[in-house]
Amino acid sequence: MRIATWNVNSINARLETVVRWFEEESPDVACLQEIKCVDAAFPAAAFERLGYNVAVHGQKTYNGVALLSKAPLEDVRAGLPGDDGDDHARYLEAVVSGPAPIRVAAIYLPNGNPIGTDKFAYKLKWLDRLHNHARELLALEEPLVLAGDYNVIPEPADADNPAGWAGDALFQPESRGAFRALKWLGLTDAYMAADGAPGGYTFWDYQAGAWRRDHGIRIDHLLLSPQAADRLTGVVIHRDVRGRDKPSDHVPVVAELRP
DNA sequence: ATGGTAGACCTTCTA
Repeated sequence: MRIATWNVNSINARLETVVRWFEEESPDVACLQEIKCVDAAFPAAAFERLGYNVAVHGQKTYNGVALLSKAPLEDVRAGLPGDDGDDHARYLEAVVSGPAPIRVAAIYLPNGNPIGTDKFAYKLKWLDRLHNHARELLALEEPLVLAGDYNVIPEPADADNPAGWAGDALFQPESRGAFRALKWLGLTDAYMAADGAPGGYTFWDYQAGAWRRDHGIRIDHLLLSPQAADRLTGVVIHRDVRGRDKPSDHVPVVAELRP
């Protein structure tokens, strides 16, 4: 079973690009972020045609996440618990049904820039809420995949130019520490477990020729419970997608799990 | 060099 995560930066602006990739790769499950539309504006039919079941947690203009799965989705839950006043659409969780059911969440973690503002405080609060929720999910002792745009650069090796990110919310000690704490709960970073090679970037800014110069960062992650990590056979970052026409600034990351 | 690009949108915010 292959599970993908991809921040598409507007599903409607990107539909042709995204559908083409789905036709080529045909992942079993996909977590999409930054769909940038309300539920009703999500182009569900384009994916249903390809055999996918669709769950959407959308929002006007900003954020928005979706889950696509060839197998039916059960126990769909929208929104990260822990703050009833949070109206951003950044979390969608469901169980992919089948002989070996697997719980999957699509995550779009707050960017948090600039540091020293309420935006950065919101990011850290969100990380803390994710920590609490992940702890509860891990207690179920089930196969679990928390996949998405974490907006966290875990280590210096995950950036082309770490010094250039020193003042950025994605590389603050608090952000990195919260990401480590999440892993210490018992979650495995699929890319590091399967490969770990430096330079496995997943995002290149649109500006200043970042792609051309390979000024990338690794911020799109799949975190696996022990029951999912036991089944991990590999991770592929679809880097070439960044060089196509009308690209997202992020590329798909795909984890393969044994049936 | 205080820039650069992209998307949704009421002319600015978010990334």
